[in-house]
Amino acid sequence: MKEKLRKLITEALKSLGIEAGDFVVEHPTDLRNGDYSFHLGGKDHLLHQKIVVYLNSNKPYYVEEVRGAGGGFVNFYLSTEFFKKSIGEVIERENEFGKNENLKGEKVMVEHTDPNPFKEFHIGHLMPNVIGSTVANVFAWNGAEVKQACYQGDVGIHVAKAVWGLLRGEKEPYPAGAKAYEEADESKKEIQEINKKIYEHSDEEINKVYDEGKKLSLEYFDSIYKRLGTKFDYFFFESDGGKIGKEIVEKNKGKIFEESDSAVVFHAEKYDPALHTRVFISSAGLPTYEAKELGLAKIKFEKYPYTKSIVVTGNEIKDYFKVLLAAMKLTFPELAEKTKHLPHGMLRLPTGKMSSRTGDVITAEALIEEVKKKVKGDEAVAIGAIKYMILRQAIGNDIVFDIDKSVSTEGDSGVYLQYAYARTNSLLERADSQGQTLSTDSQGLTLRETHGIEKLLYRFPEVVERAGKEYAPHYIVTYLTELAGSFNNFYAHEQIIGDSPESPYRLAITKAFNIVMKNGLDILGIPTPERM
RNA sequence: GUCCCCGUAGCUUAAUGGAUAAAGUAGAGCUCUUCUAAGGCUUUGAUGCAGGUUCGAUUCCUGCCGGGGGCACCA
Repeated sequence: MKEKLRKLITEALKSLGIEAGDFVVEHPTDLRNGDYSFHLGGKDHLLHQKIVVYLNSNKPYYVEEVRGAGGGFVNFYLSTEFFKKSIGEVIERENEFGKNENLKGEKVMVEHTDPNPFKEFHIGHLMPNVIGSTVANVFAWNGAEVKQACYQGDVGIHVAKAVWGLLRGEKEPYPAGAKAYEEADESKKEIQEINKKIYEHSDEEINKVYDEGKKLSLEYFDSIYKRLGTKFDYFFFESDGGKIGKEIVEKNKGKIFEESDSAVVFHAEKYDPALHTRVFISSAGLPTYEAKELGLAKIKFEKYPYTKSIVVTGNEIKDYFKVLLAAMKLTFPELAEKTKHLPHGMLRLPTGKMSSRTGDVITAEALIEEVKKKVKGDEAVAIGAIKYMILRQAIGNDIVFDIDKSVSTEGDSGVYLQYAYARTNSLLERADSQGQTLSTDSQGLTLRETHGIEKLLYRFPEVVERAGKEYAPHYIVTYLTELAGSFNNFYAHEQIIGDSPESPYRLAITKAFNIVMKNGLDILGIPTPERM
C-alpha cells in the first residue's frame, strides 16, 4: 500500500514537472489526519495545493480523498472499498497474513541465550532467549530462512571453578568454586590448573566429572527450552570455537595480532581510536572468549552458509564485540560484514523480592514459578506474561520486572492480549454453533461506527516488515496492544448503537482480529490459549 | 581519566527530522446489568540544563549535570 502511494505521488509530481526528491509516506499518529500522509518539506503553498488537486482528480479506487493540511502535509483517506477488501484478505490468508517475501533467499542465523554448562540458567538468560527467538521469528515472517543457534561456554575458568567444586563434593559446586577462587590463592592455582587440564582433556578423573556434569547441565537447559518454547537448530561449544580460534590467531600473529606480556593481543585502537586492546590468547596459552568467537564465526558458516549472522548478547560486551568485529574484518572480512551484534539490557527485579537460596542468582525457573503463583498456576499465562514484559520495549534498555504488572489483566500485559484472543475464540465459536455467517459487506455498518478497527488490521504486514528492518519486535507488541484496545472499543460501541451482535460484518471483523492477534502472538512466541 | 549507552506525565514505556509528544498504569469523575466490566467514556499530567543546525528537533551536533557499562589475560 505504502509503495502504491509512493508511486502514485511520484507520478503526480512528475506530471506536474516537479523533481521527486525525498519524501516519506507514513501513518499519521492521529487517524483524523488520514490513513497515510506525506510531506515534501519547504513551504511552497502553491505547489502544495497543486499536488492535492492533481491527486484528487487522479485517484485510484482505494483512495477516498486527498486533503492538504497545515504545515505542508498531504493526507490520504482510504476508501471504504479498500477496508472491506482488506478484511477479506485477512480472512482469506489466515495464518499467512502478515508474511512477506522481502528477505527471500536470505539465510539468517540467530545466536542467543548462550547459557554456560555447570552454571544455572538465571533470569539474565531470559532476555537473550526471548529477544533472540522473537527476532528469529520476525525474520522468518519476512521470508528469510532462519536457524537458531545456542553457544555454550563448556570450557573456561568458570567451568574449572565448578569442576573444582564437584571434585570436592560441594553441594553447589560453582558458587563454592567461585568463592574459593576469589578468597584463597591456593584454590585459585588449583582451579587454573584444572582449567588447563580441561582444555587438554588430559586428566582421567577430571574428564569423568566434567563429562557427567556437562551432560546433566545440557539436560537441565533442554527442559527449560521446552518450557519457554525455544527451538535451537544448532548447539555450538566454546571448546570447538577455542581450538579453531587459537589456530586463526596464531596464524596471523605478527600481522594482525601481536605478542605482549607473553599473551597474544589485538590492538584495535590502531584501526579505530574508540576501541581498545584485548587479549585473544592468554599468557597460559589458552584462547579467550575473543579467539573462541572468531573460531565460532567460521564454524557457524561451515555448518550453515549464512547471509546474515545475528548475535544476541548483553550490553556489557558491546565494546568488546566491536573489537572482535574489527579483528574479524581483517581475518574474515566477508563474515564480519554479515555479522550483526544485537545487545540487550539487563533484566532486574525490584529489590527485596525473591531472594534465591543459592545466593544472589535467581533462576529462570524460580521466576516462572513465582509468576505462575499469581495466575492460578497457568504456565501458558506465566510464560506469556514474562515474554511480553521483555518484548514490550526497545531492545537495549534495562527492564525492571514487576511481577504484579506483568500479570495485570488490564492494558499493558501479555495476559490482556491472550485474553482478547481467547475471547474472540468463544465469540466465533458461539456464532458458528448458531449457524451464523460472516460477510465483509458492511450491511449498514459504516466505518465511522466501527471506530477504525479496520484501519489497524490492514497494517499488520507493514508492522512485521518494519520490525524486521529495525530489529524491533516491540513494534509488534505495541501494535497488538493498540489493536486489542481498538477491538474492545469497537465491540463496546456496537452494543451502544444497538446493532445486532450477529451482524455478518461484525463477525468478519471479529474473525480478522482473531487471526491477526494469533499471528502476532505467534511471532512473539507468546502462547495463545484457546480459552481463558 | 577515556570511550559507549541512557535521561520523556507520579510510575513503566512509545514516537523512520514532521502535525496538538503517544499509550498503559496511578489520581478525579461518569457508565452496564442479554452476549467475558479482564470493558467503555471524560479529565489532570512530561521531552535533565544551555546553546547550535533546520521551514520544522524527543530525534542530528557541541558543552554541562545525573545514572549505567567497557577500558589486557572472566564471559
